[in-house]
Amino acid sequence: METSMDIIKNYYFSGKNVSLYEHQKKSIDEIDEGRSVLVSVPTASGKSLIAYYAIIRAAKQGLKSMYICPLKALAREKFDELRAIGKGMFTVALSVGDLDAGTDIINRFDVIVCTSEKADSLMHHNPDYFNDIAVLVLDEIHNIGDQTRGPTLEILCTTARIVNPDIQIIALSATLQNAPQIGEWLDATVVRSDFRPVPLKKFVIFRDKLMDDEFQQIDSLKKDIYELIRKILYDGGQVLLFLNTRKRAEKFAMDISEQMDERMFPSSIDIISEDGDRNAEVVNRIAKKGVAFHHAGLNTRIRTFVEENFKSGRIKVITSTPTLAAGINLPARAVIIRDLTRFSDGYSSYISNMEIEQMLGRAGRPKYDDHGEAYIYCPSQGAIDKVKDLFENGVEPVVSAMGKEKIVRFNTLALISNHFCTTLDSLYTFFDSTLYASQNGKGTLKDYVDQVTGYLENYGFIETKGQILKAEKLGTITANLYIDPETAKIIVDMFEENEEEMSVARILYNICKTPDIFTLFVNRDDYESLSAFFDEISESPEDEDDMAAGKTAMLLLDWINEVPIYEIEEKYSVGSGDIESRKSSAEWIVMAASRLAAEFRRELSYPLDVLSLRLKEGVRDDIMSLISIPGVGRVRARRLYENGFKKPSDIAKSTVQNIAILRGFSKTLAENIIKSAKTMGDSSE
DNA sequence: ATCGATAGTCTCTAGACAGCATGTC
DNA sequence: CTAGAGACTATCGAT
Repeated sequence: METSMDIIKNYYFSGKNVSLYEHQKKSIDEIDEGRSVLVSVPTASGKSLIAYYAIIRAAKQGLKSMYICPLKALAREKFDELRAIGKGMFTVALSVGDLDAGTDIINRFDVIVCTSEKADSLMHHNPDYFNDIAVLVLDEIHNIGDQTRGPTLEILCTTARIVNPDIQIIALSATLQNAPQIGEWLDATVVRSDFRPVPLKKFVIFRDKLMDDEFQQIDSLKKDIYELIRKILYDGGQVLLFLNTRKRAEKFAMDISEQMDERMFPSSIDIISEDGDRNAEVVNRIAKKGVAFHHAGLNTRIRTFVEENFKSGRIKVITSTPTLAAGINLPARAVIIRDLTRFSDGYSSYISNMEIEQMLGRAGRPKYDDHGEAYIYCPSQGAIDKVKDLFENGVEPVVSAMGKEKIVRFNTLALISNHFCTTLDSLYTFFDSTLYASQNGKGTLKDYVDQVTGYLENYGFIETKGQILKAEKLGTITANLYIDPETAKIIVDMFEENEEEMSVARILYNICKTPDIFTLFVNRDDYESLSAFFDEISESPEDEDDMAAGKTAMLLLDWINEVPIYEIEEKYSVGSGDIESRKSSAEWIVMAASRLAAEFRRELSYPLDVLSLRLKEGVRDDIMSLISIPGVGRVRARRLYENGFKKPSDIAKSTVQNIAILRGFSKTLAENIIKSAKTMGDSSE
């Protein structure tokens, strides 16, 4: 019979009897003993293999696994790999927010790959699902210390182990300073190693000097890092250059592309369609010279384009904001860290050693490079001190970020709503099992629990009957929608307003004031149009947050009024990626508002549904029925409408010729559209 | 009066997770 | 708190 190990070897090594690394062997031994493991090793040293082994082992016994990733893109990557490995042996499902997976997914598949929020959301409905899961993989578990999203992972681990004490946890991490502490909390055997399959050489650049990792000068760099980049490229390597702002990423990419010798690179790179997208235009231009930039202002399509062409070697240099540091696996021969500081919350500070390590971990392509090179640029003595600290002390300990009222509030409501905790005491006990309590002592979250239960009761999320805490309707809906209680409160407060006061603009403004919407940065140039907007909705902004919410609402309003993307980009100085992310979160919150309205202000539920759909598609409501035809987006729908095709039935009755003469419609497209239109009614959904 | 060099001052700043589906015209 | 680049403006002197 084929063993789990055979399967792994077949997949990774084409069946060859290659020996595993020590940390892999040790982890697999522990897994075979049924133990949980915490694997703390550098990037790209074969962590996934360990998790896959545990999953295959479980599958062979007919047991289910869940694989949790911090990012959707990573989940997709793991999903593809697991599906390939599991072919004919076990079924794999991908479950992330924008995919319609259904809550019974755990019953239907052997392996679920998901994000931590998705797993958490499932838990908001029913935490008992962990009883059906034998192996729980927590990828990149060092993220448990992340200020905003770490606690999700922490709650997940805590709940999973209470529900199912036998669950086997496979926690994979970058190098952890306090691995024993985290391991003890997880009751997992710690496997540590500093081994890197591709060795890493570290360098420091300071005042035209290139120094080794002991700060001894080994060369000089008269032309700054351009000279360095050229050298690496002529040597056949690729470069990832990390910067701290988008503007700088773009500027460096352009400057580098101007210095590139076109003869060095084949011009075989495919072009992406531009559609007036400013970023796409620039990327097309410089990608021909083997250079590109990467940041969250790029939409998914352009980002993928850059990533894929870098992987295939057609793009030689990417200048990037932190998007690529923790994202998909995209190694390069050389990594250059140009900026060690980052601005946030009103001041600038050095980024953590952990984050620097993440970027350094991108250096060296397994199987292609015999070593990786990392260059850290220091503009000041302060930066040198920072690097010295990194080299001497390594990464900071991972510390729980649970100790914040907002986070305890969100999770407390979920715990009450899903009946996991029904009394104050059970809440105390639950929070005493968190990493936070294991690091700060039992009872340290008690005050927060008292505060937030008070809040939740005050605003009608929960009720207390004697000792028993029970979620009210508002609380259950809020927890199931996975929105912040504060968000629900803002929405429900909005329901108090009169109908005539409630314009779409006002609704969007309120939505953008919720903590679940990530607002835009307000510039000086925005003041004028912002004050006009606030006049229009008869509001006066009280602080910068209000201004930011106003600006974001304005963008969304333009989006649903069919303002072309390039105009929105220009007007708000954003990229199409920013529009993409804002509209999808607004769509989600407005949908949530509709669900709340169904309970608390029924007549608003339908208009909010419509608004949510408009946000999804970026259209006015007169073409909503056209938009549901495959191949018809906001632009084509408007053109059809202007030419007299106001409903799908108008199209169904028409001929290919009549539609194909419109701009943007080929003959094939017209045929398909007519075919689809015939199968659908005229309802807007 | 106009231009321009220079120094001083102001402005700006990364990322990315989640859900629902009766409902009106 | 642990920033630094680039745009903008004031100032003053040369022509």
